[in-house]
Amino acid sequence: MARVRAVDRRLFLLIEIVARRLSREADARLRAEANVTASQSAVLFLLLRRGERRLGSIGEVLALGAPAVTGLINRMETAGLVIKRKDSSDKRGALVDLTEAGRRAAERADQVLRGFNAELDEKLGETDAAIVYDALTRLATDSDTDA
Amino acid sequence: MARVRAVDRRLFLLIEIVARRLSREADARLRAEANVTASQSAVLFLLLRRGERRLGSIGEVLALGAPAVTGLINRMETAGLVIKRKDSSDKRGALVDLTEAGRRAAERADQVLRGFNAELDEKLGETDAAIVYDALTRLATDSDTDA
DNA sequence: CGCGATTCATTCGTGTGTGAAAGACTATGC
DNA sequence: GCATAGTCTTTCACACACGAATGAATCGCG
Repeated sequence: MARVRAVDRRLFLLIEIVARRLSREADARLRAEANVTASQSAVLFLLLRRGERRLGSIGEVLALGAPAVTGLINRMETAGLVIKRKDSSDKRGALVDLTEAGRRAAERADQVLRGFNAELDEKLGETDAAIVYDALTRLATDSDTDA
Repeated sequence: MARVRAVDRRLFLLIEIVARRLSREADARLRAEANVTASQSAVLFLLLRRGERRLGSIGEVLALGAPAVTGLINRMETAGLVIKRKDSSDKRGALVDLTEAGRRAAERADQVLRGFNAELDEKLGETDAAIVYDALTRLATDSDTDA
């Protein structure tokens, strides 16, 4: 049950619903197998592949506002996943980097999400997955650069 | 700036980012032009087209857990958008329906989101929009019935 | 140099979501 | 008929997001 055709042919509402469902599932798996949340895992991946970054840079990549990043990083620091230090070249800013525990968590989380995304790709089929990925990327970037 | 290619070729993370961006934009427009939030608008549409419903039914359609629905409806009741009454045929449940103000808000919100979704469709193009809509619908329903 | 504008992060108040547990009611099986 | 199991909503504690306002540091222009 819980057919979704539901609300309307309105893309925005559908994306919200899908995002909630996927988030719930991914979050549950990540908590169980890597002991991190879905939001935290996004930060972990970013730091793992691109190294130490400022808070603002994290928010830019993940489309998060400044207060959201502050809170997220604080919780992650409490959990021992990252360390935050003052940027000595610009004392307004702070730099965030992985701890060793954070690095290990990032690698576990990577495995979990790799599996999850493989399942999604399979459900969509290769062609559709590519189109969806492209289309969403367009939606994410457009509203940005049109200013 | 704020290129999104960023995080990874991980569909799940991309959907999260897009959902956040779209939500932020839609929410701002809905607040400004219809004086409701994005979450509230989803409930308004559901009630407008399908009439009085139980809390659980709302949660099922919108993929929300029971506590989320309780909170959402309570805030909407405080705002005068809906009324809640005991279901006399099953006193565990409660029924929610639009007030007159709620109906008017739903219609204004409908205009706003109609425009917003038209913009999205345009950005995607007709073909891709249809594929994306289909693919997301599949993602939303699958994880449901596989139990 | 110095003062105003800008930028980066934080705090505040609020809305929205979660899972777990409790409470109220209904349904079922003996 | 009555205990037990199931269903529906609420409450609780928490995570996560937002906009607006604040504080701290830097930039940039005169």
